[in-house]
Amino acid sequence: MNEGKITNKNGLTEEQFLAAYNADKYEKPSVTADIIIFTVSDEEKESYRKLPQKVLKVLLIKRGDHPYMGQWALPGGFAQIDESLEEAAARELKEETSIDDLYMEQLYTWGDVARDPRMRVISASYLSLADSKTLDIKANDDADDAKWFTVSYKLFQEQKTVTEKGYILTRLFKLELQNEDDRLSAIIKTVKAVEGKVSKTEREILESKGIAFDHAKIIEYGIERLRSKIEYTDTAFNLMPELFTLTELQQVYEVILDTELLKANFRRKIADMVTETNEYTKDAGHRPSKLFKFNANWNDTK
Amino acid sequence: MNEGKITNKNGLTEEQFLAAYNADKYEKPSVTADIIIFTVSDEEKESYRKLPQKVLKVLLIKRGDHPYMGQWALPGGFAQIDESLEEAAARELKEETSIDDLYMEQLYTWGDVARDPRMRVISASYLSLADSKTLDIKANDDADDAKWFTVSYKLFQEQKTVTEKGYILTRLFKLELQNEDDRLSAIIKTVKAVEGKVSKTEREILESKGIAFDHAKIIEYGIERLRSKIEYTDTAFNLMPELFTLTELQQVYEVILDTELLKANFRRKIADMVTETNEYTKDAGHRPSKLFKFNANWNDTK
DNA sequence: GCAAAAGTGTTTCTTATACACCCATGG
DNA sequence: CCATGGGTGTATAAGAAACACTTTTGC
Repeated sequence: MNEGKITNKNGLTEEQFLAAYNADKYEKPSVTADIIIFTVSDEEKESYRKLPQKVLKVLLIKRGDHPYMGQWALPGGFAQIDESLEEAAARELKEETSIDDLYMEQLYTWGDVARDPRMRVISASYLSLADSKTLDIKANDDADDAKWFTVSYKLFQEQKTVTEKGYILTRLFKLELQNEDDRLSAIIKTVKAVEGKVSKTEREILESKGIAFDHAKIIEYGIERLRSKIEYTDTAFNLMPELFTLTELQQVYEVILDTELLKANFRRKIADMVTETNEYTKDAGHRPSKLFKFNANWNDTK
Repeated sequence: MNEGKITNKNGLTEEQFLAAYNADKYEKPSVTADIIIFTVSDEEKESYRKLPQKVLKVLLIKRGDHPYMGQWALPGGFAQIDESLEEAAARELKEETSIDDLYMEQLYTWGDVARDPRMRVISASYLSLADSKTLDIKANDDADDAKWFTVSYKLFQEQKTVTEKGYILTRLFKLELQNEDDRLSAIIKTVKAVEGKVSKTEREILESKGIAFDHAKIIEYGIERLRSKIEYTDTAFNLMPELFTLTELQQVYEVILDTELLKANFRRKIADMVTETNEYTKDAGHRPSKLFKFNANWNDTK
């Protein structure tokens, strides 16, 4: 019957094997896709002259049911059996922001056993970036309970212990998320243990006020990823509108990296990632500035 | 009864909610942890004078059952319900190499729908590195059907199409995996589509000879990760034994990056990542060279 | 002696960093 | 006129890249 076909030790061909396969031999975990979406938007102007300050914001959803009822969580949900993880993430994102075509990259997959009190849940997290102007247009007015929170993320303690074959570096970060009504916070500990050649970094939530599950850790990881990518890639432009001034671009870099940059040097650094247009800002209370757009071909020469 | 406790819209407290929770409302995917383990080892010497050539190797397992029976796959397996993804990966790795304490980092989670003909399988992949001397000692002699394959990975076609708002960059890579008995190969296409600010990269297997599932894609991704990390971190030392010569270290960089490096410049670049010892090689057929070890504190000054 | 590799020095070019200066606008 | 930001130049330091040369061993 099975002439000419490869059979396994039970004498089954691939078709026969697949037809008989029992996919439920083992207990399976649930899988979710969670999305961190960041944007940078303007605070109120202090005077007619000053430029508005930029702040980094993250979108969170208020939980309407147990567990962590009333607390805030990253948008996300269970991956359906017939959609890829990317599709699940994009679907959840669209449900919350009603935007289709956002930048999105896989961040990390969180696989600890006790992440969720309901059951074993593995969460694939995605990092997404949007510019605030596009978000304004497609305002998610249905806004079940989705809100943007201003992000503050600071290192406040660092400790290094030297061991025989390496060292242990412990850092404490304070994450604060804030909007008009709520103020959430968390303390995250990262431990980098170097022993010989092998180094391991672990993250732990020491305190989490108002942030559901282990999402404080995911947000922390997302900020770190954003910081490192902005330095050597063009991701920052996903946070910019079509047209922008170089100072606006610089402010975005500054708010993400949490440092001040020198104007002249910054402009040289990003020079070939942008193209100038013939348009200018107006009514700014000071000299108008030229508007630029992203130059997708900037790394051609490199 | 439920005084003082938060209840949801059905009047349930968290305890009651969790007790009643049905974790099997939706069909769940299976989750595996797969590991790419790389090592760099010596080829035969050509003459008593010449140094042995270094080659990059990856560990694969011959599949003993359907699907892809007889083909080669990355070591890995289903994540148990009571172990984290890291634990699952480490367990699988130990089963194959009998080494405990290897460098391991999460690589990427593959979530496409049709990755496995048996059922929906999501695979969290991990990248691991080992030095060949340690591997030699703890030889995995039980060797069910685990074998090391020499890796060759080359770009052989590149095509750029400029569009209105960006470009499409298509690249074809040839991956070849080889040992004494088998010669596997795959062609992988990566498409980077830049449109406005948003860029997307997709990977596709055009041809896969002898490599099971989508594992050719995972290996390709692992090589890319290894290449980029070796340039700006100290991961390379995970491929080195305790003591090594600077030329050996340079060979490891060269085989991974697939380029030749200038000796003097290379030595300046890695100078503060290594510490010299008082030991030397001998009987080399040429001038003996000083042995170095990894300096875990190299980034202190930065 | 000589092949092969070990090991170091010099020159040049490119980037990064810090700082100083002038320009244009709206109230 | 002046606060505020727009925009550019210059000088110095640090780093990357290319090349040249000397030293040491085993056979």
